[in-house]
Amino acid sequence: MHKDKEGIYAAVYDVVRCIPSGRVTSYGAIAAAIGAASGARLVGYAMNFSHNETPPVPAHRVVNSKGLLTGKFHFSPPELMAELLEAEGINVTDNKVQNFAAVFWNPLTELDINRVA
DNA sequence: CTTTTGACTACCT
DNA sequence: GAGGTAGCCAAAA
Repeated sequence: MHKDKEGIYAAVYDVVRCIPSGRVTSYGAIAAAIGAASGARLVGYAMNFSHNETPPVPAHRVVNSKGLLTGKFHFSPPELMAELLEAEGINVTDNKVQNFAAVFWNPLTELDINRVA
């Protein structure tokens, strides 16, 4: 279901869309979930195209490893990302996700990609 | 086929 | 503690 011939992009979109409401994840975590652990930048690059993808992916739920809204400037209104996150129930202050560890959603663990038999 | 870029991450200064 | 550089992979030009 992941890493289809479509490319890593489809895999990224798939994982991001699997992020439950009120949760956030890091690019590196997604990259690791799709098998491109070293390609965290690829995830971000894929997110750049996510605005035109269907169904649209909740890119606002994707932050960097520090919980910082690095890509907020790529949204139509940069503040939209924080607005959406707060709408999800996540506290965002100073472009940073508060209580990041609590709202962090690990695709490797929650989504159980490894499929441990 | 070579070069550039990109919403990252980690290490080093 | 903060800032800068290097490394990483993948896709578009």
